[in-house]
Amino acid sequence: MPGVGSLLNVTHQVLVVDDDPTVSDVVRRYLEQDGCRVRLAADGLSALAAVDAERPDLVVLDLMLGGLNGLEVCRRLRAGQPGLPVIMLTALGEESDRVLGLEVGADDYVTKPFSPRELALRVRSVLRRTTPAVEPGGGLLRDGELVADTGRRTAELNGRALALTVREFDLLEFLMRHPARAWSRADLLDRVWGWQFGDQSTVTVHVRRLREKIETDPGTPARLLTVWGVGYRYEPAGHA
Amino acid sequence: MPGVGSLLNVTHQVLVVDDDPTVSDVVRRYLEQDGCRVRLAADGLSALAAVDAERPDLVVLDLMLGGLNGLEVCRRLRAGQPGLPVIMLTALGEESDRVLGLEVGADDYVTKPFSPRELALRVRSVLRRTTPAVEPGGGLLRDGELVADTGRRTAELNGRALALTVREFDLLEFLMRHPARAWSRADLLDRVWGWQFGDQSTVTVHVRRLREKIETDPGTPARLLTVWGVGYRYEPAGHA
DNA sequence: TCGCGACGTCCGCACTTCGTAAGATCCTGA
DNA sequence: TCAGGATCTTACGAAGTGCGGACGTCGCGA
Repeated sequence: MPGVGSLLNVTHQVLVVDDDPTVSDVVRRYLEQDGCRVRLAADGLSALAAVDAERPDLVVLDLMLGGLNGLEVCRRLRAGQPGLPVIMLTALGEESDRVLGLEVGADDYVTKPFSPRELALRVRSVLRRTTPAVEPGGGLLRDGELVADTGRRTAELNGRALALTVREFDLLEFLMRHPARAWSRADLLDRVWGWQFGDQSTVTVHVRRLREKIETDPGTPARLLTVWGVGYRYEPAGHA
Repeated sequence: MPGVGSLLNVTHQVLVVDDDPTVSDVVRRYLEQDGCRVRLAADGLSALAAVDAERPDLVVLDLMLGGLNGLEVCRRLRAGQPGLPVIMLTALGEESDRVLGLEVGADDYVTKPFSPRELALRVRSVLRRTTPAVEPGGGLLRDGELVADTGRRTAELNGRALALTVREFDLLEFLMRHPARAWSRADLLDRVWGWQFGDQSTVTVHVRRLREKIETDPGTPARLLTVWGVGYRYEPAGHA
């Protein structure tokens, strides 16, 4: 049981489309354990809406859907966002389904009944393949004397390397990518941890730990500020 | 299964011939993720023209084509450029098609429905088979006192030859080609071993064995670093 | 046939990291 | 000023993670 931590520097968002709550629930748990943020949709129309609103990195799509047919959904997805990877859940051994699925442009398929573990592996595999290895900006996030290298997963302050843990780095990366904006603990729990629910004090503690490392005086933070009653906000300290 | 690393710096060009845009689109994405440049053609005539104009390294050819028959296209390709590898997409289970395909000289065939992942793997393997190991830079990877010769597949440290096994060399080559970036074990398993899934401890062990040979003190590695909770990263130690 | 090296897997140990709980402290509005 | 809630701080146990050692298998050459 690998149970690997977040494998990529950014938490991916996956949309799971299935009208059976039992299935989608299990799938969600597995994917979340893998460090993905997960959204659910029960039918084709809400799936299309969710894709539009949430901009997921990947869609897991059940072929057998009430209302709009899974194939039709897939086709429209492709039309709307050509690059969006789709993994299709097909009924047991329906050869014709596979043909159709792949012709409509699914990236991979998993036949029911499937082990959620296998699905999770496929998702990771497709994501790994889809996510470009090199980022446009070279993966460097810079704020004055604080520099985070997302490719290397290292950070340094005043030229000295910081020993950040996985979570700390993920949190810092997210905040530096979305500066000057207040985020609630629930937001951070969702976007950084990939949890839709959970103990928010987790965020509090990690912010504390991160401050300990990136702030000169953790008591009076200069970058990672508290927004009272709301959450936190990253304020670049960098001079022009 | 030798490393994929060798494919990565030389960009191969692949021509995909299929009259279904949804199929060719997915295929293109996969191949591009693998570092290939991809051209598309929708029918036999434009395929022949494209081969002439673009000089691809490989052709993926759908047997069922509007206009000119796939077999005929293949035959003409062979006539025009005997060395050009062709992977043929054949319809489901049509035994006769396979026979014909191979008789016309296809290097490999994939039956529909295929997963794009599978096709990409075949393309890799065919390219690896057919592309001679000559590289522009002489195939020398240099990092200070550590030099790897990808052509003759040897490495030396401080002028002394290293006895690297196949896997060890593949791993080293991949890492030296993609330095200063954190790779998860799953990434390495995928890109060096060519496995989608599998026991990640395999990577751990090989990293250890490689360290034993390239690091002065394997206990505190200077080049092949552990990124805690993520994986590994190759950090060039080389002075100017 | 035997011996050997390469390779993948497994086990146990040491260490790190994480989430949660609990108490202290701070802020806000009445 | 006071009460109530939000935030901070610390500590701890559980789970995760990496590493070294060792073992079994496979393929190859002697």
